[in-house]
Amino acid sequence: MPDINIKYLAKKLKLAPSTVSRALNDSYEISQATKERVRALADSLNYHPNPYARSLREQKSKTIAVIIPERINNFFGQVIDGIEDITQQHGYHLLIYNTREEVETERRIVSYLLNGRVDAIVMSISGQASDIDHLKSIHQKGRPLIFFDRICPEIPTTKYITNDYESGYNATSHLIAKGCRKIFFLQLSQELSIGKERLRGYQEALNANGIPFEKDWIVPCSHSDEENIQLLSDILYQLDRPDGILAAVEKLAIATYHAVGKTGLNIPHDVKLVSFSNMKIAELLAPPLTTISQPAYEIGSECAKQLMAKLKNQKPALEDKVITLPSQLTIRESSGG
Amino acid sequence: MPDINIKYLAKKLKLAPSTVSRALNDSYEISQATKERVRALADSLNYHPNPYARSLREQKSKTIAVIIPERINNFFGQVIDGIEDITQQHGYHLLIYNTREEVETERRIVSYLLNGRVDAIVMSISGQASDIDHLKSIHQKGRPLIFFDRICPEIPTTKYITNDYESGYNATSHLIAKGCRKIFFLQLSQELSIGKERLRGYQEALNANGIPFEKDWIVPCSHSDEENIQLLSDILYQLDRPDGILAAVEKLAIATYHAVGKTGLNIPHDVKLVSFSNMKIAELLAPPLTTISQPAYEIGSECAKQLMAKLKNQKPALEDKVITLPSQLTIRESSGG
DNA sequence: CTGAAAGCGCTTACAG
DNA sequence: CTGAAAGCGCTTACAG
Repeated sequence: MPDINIKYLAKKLKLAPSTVSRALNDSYEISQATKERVRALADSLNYHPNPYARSLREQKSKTIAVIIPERINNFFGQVIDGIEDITQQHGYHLLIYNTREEVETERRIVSYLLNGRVDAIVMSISGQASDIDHLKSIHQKGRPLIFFDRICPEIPTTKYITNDYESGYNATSHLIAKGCRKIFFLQLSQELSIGKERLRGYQEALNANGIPFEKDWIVPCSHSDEENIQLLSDILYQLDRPDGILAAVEKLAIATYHAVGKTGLNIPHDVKLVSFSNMKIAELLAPPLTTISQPAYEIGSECAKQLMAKLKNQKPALEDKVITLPSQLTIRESSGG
Repeated sequence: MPDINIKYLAKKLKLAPSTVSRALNDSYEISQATKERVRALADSLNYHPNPYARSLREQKSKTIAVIIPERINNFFGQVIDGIEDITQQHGYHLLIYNTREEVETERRIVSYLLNGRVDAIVMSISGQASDIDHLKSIHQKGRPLIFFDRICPEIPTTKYITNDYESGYNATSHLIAKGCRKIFFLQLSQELSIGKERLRGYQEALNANGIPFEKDWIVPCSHSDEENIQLLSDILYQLDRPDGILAAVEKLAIATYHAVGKTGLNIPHDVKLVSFSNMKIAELLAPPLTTISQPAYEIGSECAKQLMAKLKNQKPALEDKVITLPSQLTIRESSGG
């Protein structure tokens, strides 16, 4: 069986390729009768147009890149589900990349995308991303770029975030209300803007409650679970160990459970724990985890809606604005119920 | 700034486009001096070749589709990480699709991929997939197709699975050894071949232990967590409730925890639980969950290695063979420790 | 070692 | 309503 293309269909139908193309695209210029003949043959031969020929010709690919720093993570999975639900309705495809929190990987991925491979990029930056020239270059090339959650404030485009300052503040206030006085803030090392807002909320809450903040209450963790568990159990073995922990990232809460287990301490009796987390099974943990969960699916679908609307324009331009969606604090036993 | 392409570079350098192309592709035909001139200009202008022009011309896209039935699922996330780690080394891109267990969605996605959009497809079929014509058409078109975990036995191609029969057998034997006599098997409704092997192992183990199998011990669940929790709590409220549960899918174990919680029963005292699951935090649940975990990352990376090797050939053909990797039973408290 | 030409499979102004 | 032609940005046989 020869490969089927428009030329082949045209020959079979004794029509010009241009007519076939227009018929398939339901052009108003083509008679109903011709359209039907063309479609009938195309269907019977199971013809599908070559997407790359079309992309090349139309200078758009109907493809969007999604770049995330971690794949095994409920938050990012839910965001992508939200994106996909919208984009698939518009016939868009999703190229998904995991940077594994490595800025070098992020840079490499971005370099693949500067050349028209995708019509837009939706991303959450890696925890290492201090040098952002590669991100600027996307924007300079005029390629639509939306950030979510871990945003790059320096680049003037649309960003979707959650109310991190407020969430950090409320979570910390909650721990204080439960009697904590020595509250450790766990974050990924070198985390960027988003981590900073959570941290700022935390510090403000300490301040508002008259608790003097100490520098080493901020614990920069690594991307290795083993290292984090070791680090945290070392901290918990200390005499002046924390009585409360706020984890800025889900994986650090999990490391805390493991570390607490190792040291023989008890959550919430010895140390109370709150974490930013989109785990669905937070309530099944021993003990159930108090979480700040982000509206991940909505973030994804809102991003995608915005993008779909913009991409209809000839020259899609994303406004420089920040859209904030609210997270939710769900109090469970890990913080004293 | 004009769009930069080979023609533009050629004009600037007073060379032919063909020479520029060859220089950029490091062709042996081009002098070192010319290569350096070309690369210098390309780099300085931040030139990246148009992937769609290249795809069209070379009739290959350096893109692979991965189709999964569920995104918020540790197993599939780990498989994709495994695939990505290999494919990115070879410069391949990943188009990822979630069928949400819907065969209609699966069919639609497959129809997008029949036209050269991807060089190969790696997939785990949806739980509803009884009609497989759309899958056959991929294979008939000669497009390389690899199945993993949830395979389609009727299609002669390479498949990666785990030792599901054995795992089902061992898990059931373990429950029996722990004193269970009325063991329910939870599966997604209409689940295909893979579920069948797990089921077969389960039934064989009952048989080998002289436990008469009853038909309604097989519980077909839905894709709705709420419905499943309701169904399971109804079952657990019965007088002749099960004393052991084997969940073929992670989400059904989670539904079981919720249902047990609702009914006021206790795991493992009243009912013992084992589940196929790749949750990293199985040991942090209350109580810790006995799991059969699959080597997900390896499945992904092995699939991808196979594919990368095959795609180097002009006419890549995947042998009809099944590769079985071993799962691991990890006994924890939920099954009596 | 370099260049001119053809062609991958589409779409769309232009012509009739 | 239909067709001939050009062109999207590449690569590669063919020529020299």
